[in-house]
Amino acid sequence: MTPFKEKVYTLTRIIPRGKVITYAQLAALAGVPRAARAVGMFMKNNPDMRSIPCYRVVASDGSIRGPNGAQKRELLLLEGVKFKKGRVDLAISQWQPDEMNSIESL
DNA sequence: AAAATGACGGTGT
DNA sequence: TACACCGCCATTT
Repeated sequence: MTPFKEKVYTLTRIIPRGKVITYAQLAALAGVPRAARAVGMFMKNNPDMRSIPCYRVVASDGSIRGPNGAQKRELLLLEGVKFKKGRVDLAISQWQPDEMNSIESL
């Protein structure tokens, strides 16, 4: 486990119910603004869906990626996340971490 | 050490 | 909205 990867997972764990975050946003919060793609890999190799809610991580346009996208969508719907034209309505559901939740407080 | 990978993202058509 | 391109990047091979 590298520090970067750990930060990403830690952040993923604190995403509130009913909210989502984008790969790029996650990368930035973890300290590497342009590593969205790498973050995608971390989610793919997610060791445990139960402890790390990777289904709350979506693409920048609100679309759901990954082979298990159907399941992710389902879980999000259960949490009350709003969808618009087949995508997550980021305007409403995107998580905006405040200072208390920022990486600095980890 | 070097090349390949992929659950990205922005841009242009 | 949908697709094709192409640059990016940490991690894996």
